[in-house]
Amino acid sequence: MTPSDPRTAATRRALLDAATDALREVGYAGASAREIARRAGCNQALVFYHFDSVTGLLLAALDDVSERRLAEYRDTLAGARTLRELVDAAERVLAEDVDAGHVAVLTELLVAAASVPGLDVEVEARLAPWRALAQDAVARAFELVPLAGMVPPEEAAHVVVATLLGLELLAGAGDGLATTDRLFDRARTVAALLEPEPGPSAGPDRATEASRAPRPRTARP
Amino acid sequence: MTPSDPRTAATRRALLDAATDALREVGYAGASAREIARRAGCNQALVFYHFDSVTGLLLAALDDVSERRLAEYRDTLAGARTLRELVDAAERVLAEDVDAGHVAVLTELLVAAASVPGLDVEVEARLAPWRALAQDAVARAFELVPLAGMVPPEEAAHVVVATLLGLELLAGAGDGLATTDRLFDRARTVAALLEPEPGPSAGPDRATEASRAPRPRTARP
DNA sequence: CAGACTTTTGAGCGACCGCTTGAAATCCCT
DNA sequence: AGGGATTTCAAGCGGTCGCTCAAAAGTCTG
Repeated sequence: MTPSDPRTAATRRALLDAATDALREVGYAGASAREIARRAGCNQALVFYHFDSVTGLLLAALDDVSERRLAEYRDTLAGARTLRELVDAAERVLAEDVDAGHVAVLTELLVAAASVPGLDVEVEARLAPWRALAQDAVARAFELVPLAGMVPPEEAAHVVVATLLGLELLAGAGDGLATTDRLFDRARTVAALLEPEPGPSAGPDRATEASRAPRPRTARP
Repeated sequence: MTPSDPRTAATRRALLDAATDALREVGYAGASAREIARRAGCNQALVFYHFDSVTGLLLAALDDVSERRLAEYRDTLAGARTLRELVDAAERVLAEDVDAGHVAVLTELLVAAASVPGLDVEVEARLAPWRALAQDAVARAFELVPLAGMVPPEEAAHVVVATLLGLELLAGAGDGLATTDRLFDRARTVAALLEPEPGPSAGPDRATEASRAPRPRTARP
């Protein structure tokens, strides 16, 4: 065979897809070279021939997923001209990735990076563009909010929360306990967007409160 | 030796502590019987003699941690009479557990439960009392908030966010992507507590806005 | 001290791991 | 068709895994 043989590329692709599926379905610990090769329908030695190591294959799968999705995310977010468009577009693209298992690959590697020596720096480097994208999405949301006076506050919160969820997913794994302050800051931001221009001393106004931000009714005897 | 020999109990305790440490320091994948026994300073066969299996030891370690802490959490939360007390007590106890690595044990098992067949139901059963405790804490916070008119809104948010963080930690691992709606609901709750009685149509009041909930200034050309 | 009982130990079994190797299979080029 | 480069494969190496087992070592009862 030759490097330009389409069957060679097909093998690499089969291994990448099998690695993605394995990572999603049986986790990092279960994604062994033999298991991935079995799913790809080829010999396990090909993992090492094409990707040097199992870790190399898994990181290549992460690269593959990233490259296929980053551009679409960027276009989708940049193209939004209203908050409604941003909400819809972000949720649509995110839903695609959840269905395709891309997010599972990411989280699986994030979890593994926390305990596999040396893997953390590799994963960190590959997360940088995602972090930048998420920051851009937040900035874009903040840019659109003042222009969207006709959008209900719930919509504004929805997009911000959805963005924060992605940001949290990408940034938070492994050090959840250190994020109290960060989460607090974000909660205030969400609140600011829910109530963009509240009264200064804010006297009671129970007539409208219930329909806007109902207080939970958790019973406690 | 005999069952009442204090040295037998010491062995069990050493194994439990070693399992906790290993789970925290080298993760689930690294917490093998040989590794735990090495840390405990005994033979690896004792893991199986005393706990039947490695998984059994790890779950026993979780039980051990839970039983040692649940009572203290319950007393601490139930004893709080003001929001300030609830904030301080919750943070103090949580900080203890973080230092002791109890939270790491929990999250490590939660992560493992997502990919180790059969482990999920075992972990789930052991999480039930923690979930109930977290729900109680939320209910207690909501109960105290209306009584705490003199407490700054930041304090109210702080306790709620800290509680939500714990709730998220206990409930969220493994299905992060399914929590958009839940997170949204909670963000609205936090917002409601930050701004308990906002103005209805809320005309602009830029004099006070900046000092209360500053809008992020993320640059975007 | 002898025997019953529990705890601890070291050796070992089969299975799977990441990875290597040498040879076979396949394709391109002349 | 034949030579050379590349891709694929079966087999195997050293290692760790969970777990078992027979025997040693300890403690208690007679």
